[in-house]
Amino acid sequence: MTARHEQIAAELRRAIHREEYPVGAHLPAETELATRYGVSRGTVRQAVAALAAEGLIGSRQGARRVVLAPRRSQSFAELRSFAQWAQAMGRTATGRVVAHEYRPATAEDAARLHLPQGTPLLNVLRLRGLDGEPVLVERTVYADWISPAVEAVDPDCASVTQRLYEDTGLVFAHGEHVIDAISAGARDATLLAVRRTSPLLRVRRVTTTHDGRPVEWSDDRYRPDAVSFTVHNAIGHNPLMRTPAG
Amino acid sequence: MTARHEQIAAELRRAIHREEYPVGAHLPAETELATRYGVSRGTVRQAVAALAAEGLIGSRQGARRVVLAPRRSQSFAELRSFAQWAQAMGRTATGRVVAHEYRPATAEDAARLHLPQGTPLLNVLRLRGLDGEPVLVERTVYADWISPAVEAVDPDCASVTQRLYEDTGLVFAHGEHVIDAISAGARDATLLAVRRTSPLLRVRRVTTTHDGRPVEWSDDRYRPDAVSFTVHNAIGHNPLMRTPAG
DNA sequence: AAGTGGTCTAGACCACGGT
DNA sequence: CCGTGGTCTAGACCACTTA
Repeated sequence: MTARHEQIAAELRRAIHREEYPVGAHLPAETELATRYGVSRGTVRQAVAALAAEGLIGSRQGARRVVLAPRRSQSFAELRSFAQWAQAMGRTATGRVVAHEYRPATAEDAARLHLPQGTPLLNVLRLRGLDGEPVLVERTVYADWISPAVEAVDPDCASVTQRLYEDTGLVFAHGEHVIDAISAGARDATLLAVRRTSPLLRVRRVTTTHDGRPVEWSDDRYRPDAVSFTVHNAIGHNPLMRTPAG
Repeated sequence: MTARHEQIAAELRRAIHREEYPVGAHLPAETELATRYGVSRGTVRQAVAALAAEGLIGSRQGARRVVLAPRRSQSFAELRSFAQWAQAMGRTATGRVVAHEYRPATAEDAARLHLPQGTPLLNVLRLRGLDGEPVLVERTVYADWISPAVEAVDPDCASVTQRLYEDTGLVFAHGEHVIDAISAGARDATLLAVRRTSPLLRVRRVTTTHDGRPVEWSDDRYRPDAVSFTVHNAIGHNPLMRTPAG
């Protein structure tokens, strides 16, 4: 059962990608779309709001909506696991556990996972790749209440997120990401097959359940020649924030 | 004249920051908020949708909305206006033009600005800082139709965006950003006072008007110890990508 | 079973943009 | 001026969560 406004959004998206509405062209008026699809104006507005949030179209009061880009790129609009993202890009995600061990929670672990300092926590170092080529080193710390389920996952499993969902029903609902850059350390360099001190794109993230309970936090380091992030923003609608360090 | 749904969003935002609704707590039901503010349910939904987009609250069908974070998100912070962002964070933005010259449009310039290759374009190299400390090297190429106005701007002007708006009425309405990491070159290193080859956070962006016409594009390199980016995202209840293939 | 959010309708008025 | 998108209302039904 798909909502009507989603069907309409999908149809408009396809039409834009098909260049039926080329870049710079106007979309039909809301009332026009409403009669065309046999729905009320409110439903049409739900649909076009989704496209606007994706940066596909722009709008101003009084003027027709304008097609901005026929993009297919993966943005941060939706939270997705590495495996899901790779699949959406038509690539194959791989992954293997390089090391895993229990360590007492550091002050940082405790703060990010809302757990008492010193709690034994599962630390996992994973190397992940696209079509066999290594692109990402992932250092993840799991909350104590989920680590048994994580340990039960095959070390070569391509999508831990999906595995955990199937096994335990756990949903990764929210993600908070901090993006910066860092020099490759010795281990990063070896695993990613780059020179030491070469620049890596780092994402430190905390993932939580629907009710905001932290599940894991991770330090992810990407080869910047293999992966980048794209964000679209508009006046009054800005999903990305720049934050000063310290 | 502020829309009622924005007033309500602002009130709820303040209440969350005041920890009237602490992290993990439930927000009142939509109908409850509707009667409290004397508006219809639709208006309440517009308000809470804004908070959800900011990552302040989460929601699922059937369950009350949950407070996720008391973050003080400067949601009006403009990614493309360094000066406005700095001001919102309570910092002082500085900027000076290091070099500027006209160069024929490269293939990349032509593609990004939708202009013919070879067109003489204004290239500007700016060094920008926070509270006097250099944090960002900006290499901007302007579309030919705006460069006269850019040349008229004071080289030490802190906010070019605002200046251009005042002078010409030009609105930077949309931005498309690609984020990765890169080694500091000799010039970057000198200007930012870091070692050569040290990692920098790079943002390549294209800024457009309301109707999608490109105004400028820029290669911005940040000191990662001074500036990072944060993104909050959620698993959308709009299964846009969840539509079955075919 | 009751409560809640998600979806949808069929109206209405206003502010703004373009002609 | 007319057409457009932005805002708002007062209903309705359904899917889901929770107790």
